[in-house]
Amino acid sequence: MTANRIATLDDVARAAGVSRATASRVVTGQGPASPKARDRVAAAVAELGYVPDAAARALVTRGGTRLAVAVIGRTAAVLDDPYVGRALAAAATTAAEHEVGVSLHWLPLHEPASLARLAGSRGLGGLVVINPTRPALETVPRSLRGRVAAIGVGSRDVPSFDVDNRNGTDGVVRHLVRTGRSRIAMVTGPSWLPCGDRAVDAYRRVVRDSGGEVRVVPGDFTAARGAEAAVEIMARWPDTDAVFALSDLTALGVLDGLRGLGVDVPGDVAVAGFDDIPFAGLSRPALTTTTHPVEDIAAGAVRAVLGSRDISPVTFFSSTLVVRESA
Amino acid sequence: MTANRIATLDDVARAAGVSRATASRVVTGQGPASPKARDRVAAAVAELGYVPDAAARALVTRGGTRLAVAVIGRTAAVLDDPYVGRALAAAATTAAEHEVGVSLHWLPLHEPASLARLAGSRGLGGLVVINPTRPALETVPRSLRGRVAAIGVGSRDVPSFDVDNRNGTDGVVRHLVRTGRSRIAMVTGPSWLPCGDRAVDAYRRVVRDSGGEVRVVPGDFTAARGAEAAVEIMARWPDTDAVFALSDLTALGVLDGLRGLGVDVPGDVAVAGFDDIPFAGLSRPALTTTTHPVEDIAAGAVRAVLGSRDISPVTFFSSTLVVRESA
DNA sequence: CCCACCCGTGGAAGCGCTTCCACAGCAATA
DNA sequence: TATTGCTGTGGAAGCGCTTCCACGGGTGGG
Repeated sequence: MTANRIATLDDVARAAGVSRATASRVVTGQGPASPKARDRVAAAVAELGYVPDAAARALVTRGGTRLAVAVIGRTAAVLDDPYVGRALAAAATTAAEHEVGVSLHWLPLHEPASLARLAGSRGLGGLVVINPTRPALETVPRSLRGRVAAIGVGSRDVPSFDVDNRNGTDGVVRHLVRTGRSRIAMVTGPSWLPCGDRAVDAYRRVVRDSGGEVRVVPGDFTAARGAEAAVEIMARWPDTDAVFALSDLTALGVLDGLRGLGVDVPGDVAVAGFDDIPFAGLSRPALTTTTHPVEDIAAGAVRAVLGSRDISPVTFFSSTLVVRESA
Repeated sequence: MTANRIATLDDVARAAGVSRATASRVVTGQGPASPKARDRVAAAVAELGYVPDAAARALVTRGGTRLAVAVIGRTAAVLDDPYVGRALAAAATTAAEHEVGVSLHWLPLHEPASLARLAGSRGLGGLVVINPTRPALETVPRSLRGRVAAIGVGSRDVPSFDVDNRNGTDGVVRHLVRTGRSRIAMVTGPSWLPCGDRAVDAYRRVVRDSGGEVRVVPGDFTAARGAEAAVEIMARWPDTDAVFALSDLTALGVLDGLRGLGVDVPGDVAVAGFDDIPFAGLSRPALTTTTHPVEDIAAGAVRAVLGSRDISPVTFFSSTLVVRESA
């Protein structure tokens, strides 16, 4: 009981009357130890309230005990979306189940080399990037290759875990067609997020197959942009009878913009979103959308990074259509 | 270039032709170093892509290099609210500005001692608890006292950083009174979150002062509960002409419940929320609410924990009324 | 021209831990 | 009883880093 110092393994060993080596074996559960030694060390640990120092342990075991999670972007588009919070919760929880710590890094959108610094400590068992942009992904240091995964589709080099945009979009647009819409517009995601390309492809295909015209306007996943986009769309193609937005937030904005225009939803124009955020069911009309299994995606990414097997380039999670009032 | 090994300070020193001590001084910026040595070390660092090992550094500097952020609760009430995400973003960003790493811990609501384990590594510079419950806060180990802060009002023992619920509520309820409402009901937060008490107090005071009747029903910060609460309120006090919910999500639910009852908002009943979440402006009618400077709060908490001065028991951040359509 | 002084430097210790290795016991076999 | 084999143990090295301390070589003043 030397002062109020935090107990070290040496203290434990001394209190238990064994060597530090033995104490270490008991504490880690690795290596042989007699029942007697085991008991005495356990007692000493309990009495002293000993907790192993993670830094010291990491130093010698050379890591694997920590997982970095990086979120790219501090803009409203990222912050306003419940998506990131849910992903973080799932990632943290999954990592904890594997007894791995999580370090959080919230990086500005445009700052090359910001991910590079994460490789800093050798204690890093892996890296999971949420909202990955291609430039950001390119700064991931080579030393981490094989231990990196992206939540959302990123670059070719980094394995991605994402909702299947193509199938999801396909489902939504087909639903629109099926319910009699034939002049369907789409609001995409921001151009710096590569994840939208497949969605646009799917939209294009379905629209063309049904003999419709492709009407695409760029979005940025914000509600504000959705409202603008609605006005743009109706000005450019006044006969539009459905709008599909690749984000619920944007779809909600579209709803708002359409309302401002005096357009009836779903009477005149149907609106569909993507993600099924908690508010989707709360808007009037309630938003028709597609689920986004973020928790599963995040958990999958974490498990993949932590696992020992090679990670496949892309893992898609399927989403299901949620039909409410707006379409 | 010995194999693909990660460069250590020794490598840098050797490459720069100086001792490890000198290299360390240059890298950390502490202690004297000649311009020449500085240049050569910097060059070596750049060439080798050297990044200091956090574990090794923490081991010898005895911590302060890492901040733990813990979120309590994995329920929808926590996950659905953009609040937590914003707080995390701000906390991570602020910590990064101080060159401090952040470890994220997302703990189940009821698991005593879960916070205790965080004290594990001595490298811990502090702890910030988001969504603090009293029981959780009680498990914070003594070794961390003085380096802990709660985002949201928690226990008496842990300094709190929160929005000023009292003033905020006061402002909202006064607004309701001012606009002619006299039978005002309130939906509170969950009982396990102590932060709501001051709000209820404020509500009580204003209502009593204006000669009204206190009508309080319990909430849990979810939208679903808001819808239920609306029905409850209208059944119990049919002449209610305003409902104030301590959470926007709940207020949105109230809006929904009222709509189901055929009650006109704001014609028959005014509805006001709390927090000004992104979606608040998107509902119909748009929600009247009060801002919640989460970013400032989180940044304040992080700075306080990281700072050297004593933290005052409670720091309140003021919120401002946002009048939209619903009240 | 010599001494005191100071700046910059390298040697070495040590942070708390794991793990290799050698070795001491003891039981089982010859 | 002498040998083999095993299990459990302690000594010691070393992970990558910071920092104390002693020391060398420049500068300035006497």
